[in-house]
Amino acid sequence: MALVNTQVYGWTMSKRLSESDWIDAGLRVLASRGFHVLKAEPLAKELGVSRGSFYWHFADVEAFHRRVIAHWKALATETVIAEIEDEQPLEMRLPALLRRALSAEPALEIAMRSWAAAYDAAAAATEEVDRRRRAYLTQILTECGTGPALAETRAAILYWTYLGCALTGTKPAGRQLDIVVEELCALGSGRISREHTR
Amino acid sequence: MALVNTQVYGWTMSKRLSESDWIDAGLRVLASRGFHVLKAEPLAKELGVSRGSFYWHFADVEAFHRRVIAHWKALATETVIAEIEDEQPLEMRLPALLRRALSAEPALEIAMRSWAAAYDAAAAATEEVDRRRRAYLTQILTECGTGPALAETRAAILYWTYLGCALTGTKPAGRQLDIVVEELCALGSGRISREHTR
DNA sequence: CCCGTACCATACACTACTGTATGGTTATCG
DNA sequence: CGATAACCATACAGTAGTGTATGGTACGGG
Repeated sequence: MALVNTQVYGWTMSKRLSESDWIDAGLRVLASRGFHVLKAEPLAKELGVSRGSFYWHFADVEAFHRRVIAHWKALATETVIAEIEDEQPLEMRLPALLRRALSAEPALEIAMRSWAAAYDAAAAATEEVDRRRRAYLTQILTECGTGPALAETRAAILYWTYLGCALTGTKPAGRQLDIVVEELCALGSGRISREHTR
Repeated sequence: MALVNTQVYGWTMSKRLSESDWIDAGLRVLASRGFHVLKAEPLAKELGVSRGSFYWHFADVEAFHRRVIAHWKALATETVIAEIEDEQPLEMRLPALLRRALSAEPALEIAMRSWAAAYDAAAAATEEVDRRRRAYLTQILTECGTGPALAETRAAILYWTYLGCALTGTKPAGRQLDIVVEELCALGSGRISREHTR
């Protein structure tokens, strides 16, 4: 029985699937329906093939999971960082990064954290991603002249703010986004007048 | 066959279980092992009884889930808010709340968000809790003299920061906690010198 | 053109749950 | 003390997934 032009997600998917087709589908489904769908049977149904294909490409679901996680780790850090580094002068990097992060689609981030609470390998990945992102934020702040210890604390605060925003499913836009970015840049660059503390 | 002194979690659990025993156990297990354990069979094993007890107290797992979620909603907001309102004078409420929230055990919060990504009823609960907490933060800020629109945005930022911190499993302490609270209070009370913006 | 490799379907035995039915045990109160 | 309500165990049939085995189909290179 030939597999011809199965309708998936509204676009036309033709023929046979490669390993990376499965992994890409894994990330899509992870973002849209959660990690409980990341199994051979429901994924195969989603893709309009049988589990035979799945088990040809992957030894078991665990192996598939590892591949999906590895792919996410790359997406979640280096691509964004490289983009900012290439396109932005030093003093614009913090606002540019915040703006980009805060207005990004949070679905994958949410799904990944959700998975991390239930699956050690995912937890390890998110921890690594957290470290990498915080390190980059710290780097920006120190390059802008903040002392290393304070830079690290402020980077943590900025990163937590991004994460909390993303994980509540919020995507600030327009004026709201402007204000948030401005307040966070003020905090990040230490434009806080400590003398006014009562 | 009598059920005598089954060892659970290291303490001695005796005899028969009430509905709230199951719900409490649900929250404990949710925090320690994740929502995938919130089912009749594994929970019964955890508690050292059979599913007979579970299905005596609850119509099905869905009903049990609803009870657990409702119980969490109360825990996650009103108890903390009431405590702060009772014990703290106006100008100490923001630092007291931040300090308490940031140094609280984040396991339940993490588990609940993880669940929310997979289960609509849990998502509705976290959204409601988010709203309630943000409203309280907004109230504190306005009571301290911030204009309503800005107060709402800053409350959002502060809340996101707390959430991000909790959901990375971080529990700042000591000097680190002091600095974070100080920086966030500065942001919250607007001790930010906007004029220095380049 | 046809053959081997790459890919897919199907059937099978297995596991971990679900919810229901039925009957057994324990606690309590009149 | 005895009856009733509250609680628990067990057995059953059902569902949704796992991984494996085995055979079938599609396609690019010699």
